[in-house]
Amino acid sequence: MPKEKKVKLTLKSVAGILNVSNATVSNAFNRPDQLSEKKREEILKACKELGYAGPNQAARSLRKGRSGIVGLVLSDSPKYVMSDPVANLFLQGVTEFLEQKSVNLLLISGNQPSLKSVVDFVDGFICYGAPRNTQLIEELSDADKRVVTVDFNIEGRSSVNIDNEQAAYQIASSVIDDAEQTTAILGLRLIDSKYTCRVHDNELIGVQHSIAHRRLDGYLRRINEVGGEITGEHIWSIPESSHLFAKDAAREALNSKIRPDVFLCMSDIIALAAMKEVLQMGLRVPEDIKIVGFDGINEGVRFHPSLTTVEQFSSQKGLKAAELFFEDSPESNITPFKIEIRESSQIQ
Amino acid sequence: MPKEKKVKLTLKSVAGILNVSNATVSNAFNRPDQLSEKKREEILKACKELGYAGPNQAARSLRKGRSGIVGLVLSDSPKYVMSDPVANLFLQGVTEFLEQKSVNLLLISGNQPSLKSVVDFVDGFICYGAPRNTQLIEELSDADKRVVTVDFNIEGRSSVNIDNEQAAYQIASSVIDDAEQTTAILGLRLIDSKYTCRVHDNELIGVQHSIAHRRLDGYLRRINEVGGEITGEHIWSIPESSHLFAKDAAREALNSKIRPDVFLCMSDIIALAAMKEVLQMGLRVPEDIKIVGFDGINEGVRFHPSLTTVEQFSSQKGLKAAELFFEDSPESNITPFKIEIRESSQIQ
DNA sequence: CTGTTAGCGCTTTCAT
DNA sequence: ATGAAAGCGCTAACAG
Repeated sequence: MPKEKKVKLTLKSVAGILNVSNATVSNAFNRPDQLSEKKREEILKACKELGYAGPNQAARSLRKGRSGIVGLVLSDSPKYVMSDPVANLFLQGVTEFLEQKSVNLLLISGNQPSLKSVVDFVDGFICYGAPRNTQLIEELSDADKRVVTVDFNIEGRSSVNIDNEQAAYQIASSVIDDAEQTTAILGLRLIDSKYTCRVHDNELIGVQHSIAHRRLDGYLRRINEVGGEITGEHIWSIPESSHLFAKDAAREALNSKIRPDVFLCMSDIIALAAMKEVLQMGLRVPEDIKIVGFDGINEGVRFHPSLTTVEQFSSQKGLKAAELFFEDSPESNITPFKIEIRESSQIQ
Repeated sequence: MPKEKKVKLTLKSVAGILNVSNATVSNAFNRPDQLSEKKREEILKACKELGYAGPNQAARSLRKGRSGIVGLVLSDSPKYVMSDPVANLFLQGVTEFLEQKSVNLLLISGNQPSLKSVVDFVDGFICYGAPRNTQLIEELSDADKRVVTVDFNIEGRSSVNIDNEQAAYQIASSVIDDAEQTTAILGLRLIDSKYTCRVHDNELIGVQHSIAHRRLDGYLRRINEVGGEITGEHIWSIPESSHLFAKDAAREALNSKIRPDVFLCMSDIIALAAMKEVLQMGLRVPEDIKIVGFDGINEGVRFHPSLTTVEQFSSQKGLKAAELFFEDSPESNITPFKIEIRESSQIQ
């Protein structure tokens, strides 16, 4: 009867049974060079028979200070992030790289009150987007661990970004060439509101951490360049990239006394929501209104009319972030983007 | 200068500095009832000033045997699973529940060679779909941890399933009512092949663990019921739920001497891929060929013609799985499904 | 209510 | 090449 699990199997107990010291068993598993090939085989075989699968990883990690787990800090709740196609692609990139490194991923909500509950379990963090709870940024900044940020920066840490200002400038340039055009900007979390609203003269939030403001800068640069004008009345702040919130903004814009003829949208989700509103009102895209998005999600290609956008190769960003995680010294990486001109902005 | 981090901050060192025993510091953080309110406040305040954020969680977990982390074992690589809309919804459900419980999720690939590297870090496992590496099933079965399986079963463990046989029977019943109909079944991993191929007379795999075989049973029950016939020549095995593999099967089926007029598909992804092939060949759905899927993904609603399918409420399954994880005794849960009749099967 | 102490299971010098 | 022993940082039982 091999079902004789009286004593708990630990390195020590196993060593006792085999009549060797625990260091020897440990070495058999971790440092083949420290003992004879023969003895090692013997021990490993005996362990297998006993049903001892190897050193307890939690204890080992306590001792060595490394766990083989990396924490992925999300900008928001995992539920929300997973449902977002762009974030999803990013995650795919990260996991692809990590799986190949045999490293596991611990998901961490950006709403979590603190990283304390997880920090001791992980070898470091990859952080996708500035976490909603900004206290986490402090913790990340102070932590004595490896950190890679994506779509925002922390001084002295590795980061992965696209050039948001330049991308926004270029996509805006593809639809704006005339001071007389009326532009509406459907922005993402430009001000600290839980609801969709116009920016007016309100204070912009988190300017230092925010890709949204870099994109806004790019849009405005183009508008200024052609001698156009835009005020806070034509800039909306949408609290999250969702159809629901976006359509409110689009509707407000479309019902303005001076109807916009260009929509610059800070995500494809927003752009598609806006497009639906426009079409539903019986207006034509791009003849009446030109619409451009940001991100490059698949749905934008399939939609009719297809969506002009900034393709930002999210899964590449994920790959890169994971790669930087294993780099020895901090490095700021700028990943490429590509302007995709499609039907929503181009009159045939 | 508060930047005097000479000594490493641990429970012990902090206790030393504060001139109390380490048990007292530990109690201040973990068991408020064990010391006076006043002393507790004092200690907590002093810790904050010192920059000691609280007990090391890794050490604590080693000692207590609980970490506040649950492992999510995926059926396949995280990359693949994330890209699947059904799995994605499931993950959303799981994470929603866990976040509210302040528990973190560790992602574990179903291709991983063993759970050994993670088992000591987690309080247990939720397992979504039979992992591709079947050795993991053994480990899950033997592990001295809480386990919840989804879409498959392990004896003595909690599980969440829909009634696949019944769902398949019902959806088949909605399109099959005549012995003369020619049915093609586009199945998911029915045999152990890396490529799309007909089942012929080959041995079916993993019958005991597989939802695919339960669905097949349901389809066949209906076909028999109306006096119809089907052989392995009209049953395909597709290695994963992807457009790429699915279209091969659809094409083979459509080019058969006797062209099917019903496609029973084991996922919506497969069904949509098949539908595209059918339409591309100039055939009409549902007039020439009726197509039904399985899962209930959003794309199926938006597609034209919209897809008849089994809605299986994936995110509810995720919620339920997470809920069962915290239950004291094992429980087999059968979650509801709903047959959604849409355009792809119904002649107006 | 507070302090002492023995581990949780392991790795790693340092001797032998 | 192998063994003894000191801790990684913490918690819980026990004694005071």
